[in-house]
Amino acid sequence: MKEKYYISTAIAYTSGKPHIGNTYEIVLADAIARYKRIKGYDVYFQTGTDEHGEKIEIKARENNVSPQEYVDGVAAEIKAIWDIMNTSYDRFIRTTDKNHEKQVQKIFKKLYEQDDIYKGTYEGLYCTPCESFFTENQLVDGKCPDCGRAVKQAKEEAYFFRLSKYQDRLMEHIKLHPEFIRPESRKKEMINNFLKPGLQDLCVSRTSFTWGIPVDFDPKHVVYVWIDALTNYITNIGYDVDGSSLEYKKYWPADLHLIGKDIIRFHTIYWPIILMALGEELPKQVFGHPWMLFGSDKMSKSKGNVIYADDLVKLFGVDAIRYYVLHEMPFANDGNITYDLVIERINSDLANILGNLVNRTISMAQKYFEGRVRNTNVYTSLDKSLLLEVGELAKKVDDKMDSLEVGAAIEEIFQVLRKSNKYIDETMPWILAKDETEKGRLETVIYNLLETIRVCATLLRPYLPDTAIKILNQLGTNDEDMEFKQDLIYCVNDPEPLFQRIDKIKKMEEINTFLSNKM
RNA sequence: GGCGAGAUAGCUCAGCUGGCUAGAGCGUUCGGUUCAUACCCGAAAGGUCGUGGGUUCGAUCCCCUCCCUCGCUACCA
Repeated sequence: MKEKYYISTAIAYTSGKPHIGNTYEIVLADAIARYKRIKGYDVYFQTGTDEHGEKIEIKARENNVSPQEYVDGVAAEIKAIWDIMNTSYDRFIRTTDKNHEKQVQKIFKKLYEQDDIYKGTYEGLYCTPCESFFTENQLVDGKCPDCGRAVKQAKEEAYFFRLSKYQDRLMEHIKLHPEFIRPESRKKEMINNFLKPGLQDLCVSRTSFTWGIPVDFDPKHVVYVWIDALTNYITNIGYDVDGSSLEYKKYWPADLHLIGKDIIRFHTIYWPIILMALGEELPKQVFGHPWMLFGSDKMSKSKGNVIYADDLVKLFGVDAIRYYVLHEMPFANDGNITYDLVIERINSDLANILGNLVNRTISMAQKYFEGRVRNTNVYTSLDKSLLLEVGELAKKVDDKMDSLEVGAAIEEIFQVLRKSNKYIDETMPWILAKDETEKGRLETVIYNLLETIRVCATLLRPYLPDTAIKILNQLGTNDEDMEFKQDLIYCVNDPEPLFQRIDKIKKMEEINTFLSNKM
C-alpha cells in the first residue's frame, strides 16, 4: 500500500484578490505535492478560502452585495489564479461549505461541553463609532487607528478557550518533535513570546458582527476565526465529532501545513491545542515560509506595487513564473521579485542554459543521425564527470526536497544542465562529425546528452510541468525513470525553442503599456 | 523595552561542530568555439568575510562591546 502524504496551504482570506506573494504558497505546495506523487506517495493536497469575518462583511457592504455574493466572487477569482498557476490541488475547501459549517458547530459544542470553552466577557479598548475593539499596541497615539477618536474600556460577552490548560503538553510536544515548527527561529519566537510567559485564554466567539458560523446553542454569537478557519484541515476530509470518515482516518494527521510566516502562531499554538482538546493527532510539521517582496518593499495596494500572478503569467508564461518564485525564494529569508529580475532569470536559466541545451542537442541528433540515436558505448574519459553527476542527481534532489529546500533542488538540476553544455564543448561533436571513423563515438556523445536531458526533464516535472512534457515530447520518449539508462533508443522530434529570449527594453515597454491599460 | 535572526564580491546568496591561496550564480571585461535561441565554453577584474576587543598555534566560523537591518512581542487575518 502506498504511503499517504497530506499537504495543505493556508486557506486564503477572501477580502480581495491575492497578489504574487500569496500565490507563492500554492506554487510551493504544488511543487512538493507533485514531487511526492512522483515518489509514489498517495498525496492529498488541500487548499481553499477563509470566508467569514467582519472585514468581509464590510467589504460586501461597500460593494453593495451580500457577504455570500462577495465571497463567491473572490473565491472564484482565487481558484482561477490557482488554476492559472497550474497547481494540482485535490480539493478546494471554502469555509462557507455547508458540511464545514455543521462540523464547526459540533466542534464548538463539544469543546464547550467538556469545559475547554467557557462563557466570559471580553474586555478591551473600544471605539464606539467604529464598533471595534483594539489592543493597546494597535492604537495610534492612544486613539482609534481607523477614525482617530478616543477609545474607552468596554466589555462584551464572549466565549473563551482555556489555552493554558494545554500549554505544558504543547511545550512538551514541541521539545519532543524538533521538526514540528520550521524554520527554527520561528519556534524560538513562539516559545519565548507565548509559551514561556503563559498563554492567555483565547476569545473564540463574537457578537459584534454576524457574518460567521452561528454558535448553535447561543445564536447571538458567531464562531470567531480560529475554530472556524483552522478546522478546515480536518472537516474537509471527513472529521466528525460523532465519528470520522475512513478518508479522515487515512490522511490525518497532515504531514505538512505550509503557511506564511505571519500566521505561525495560529498554526503552532492555537491549532495544536484545539486538536489536543478534540483528542486528535497533531500535524507533523508546520512550515512558515518567507515572503515575496517587490524590490525591497512589501507589496500593498496603497503603495501601488502589487504584482498579480495572472498578469505575470500573461507577460511571461506560467512555467517561467513558477520557476522564478520556486527558485528565487530563499528558505528562511524574504525573497524579492522585480520585472528586471524575472527577465534575467528567464534569459539566463530557462532560455540559455535549459532551452538552448535541448535545442542544440536535438538539432545535432537530427543533423547527424536523422533523429535516431542509440547507445553505441564508445566512451572516453571526457564522459566521466557528466555521467557521475547525472547518476547522483536524483538523490541530491531528493535530499533537498526532504528538507523543503525547493530552490536548492532546482539548482541541482541546473547544475547538471550547465555541465551538459560544457560537455558539448569538451567533446566537440561537430569535429567528430567530420570523421567517419568517429561515428560511433559521436553517437555515444549524443546519446549521453539525450539521456541526461531526459533525466533532468523528468526531475523538473514538479516545478515546470508543462516544459518537462514539452522536452520529453521533443526527445520522443515517455520514459520517466529518474535514473540514467544505457539502453534506450531515441527517435527525436524536431527541435522547437522552449523559452524565447526576452529583449529587456522592449519587454519593459510592453509591461508599461500593459499596466497602463489596466488602470 | 524583551526575545529572535542576519550583516561575506556590483547584485542574490553558499560556506557542517574554527585549519590549505574565502566560493557559486547573475552582471562586467577579455579570449575561444559554431551543433544551438548573438547561444555555449574559458579566463580576468572585484571581498581588510559590519566595528573594536578577546580566546587559540590558527577565526568569516567561538566569546564580549558597539553600530546597522529585519522578524516576533496574542484576538485584522
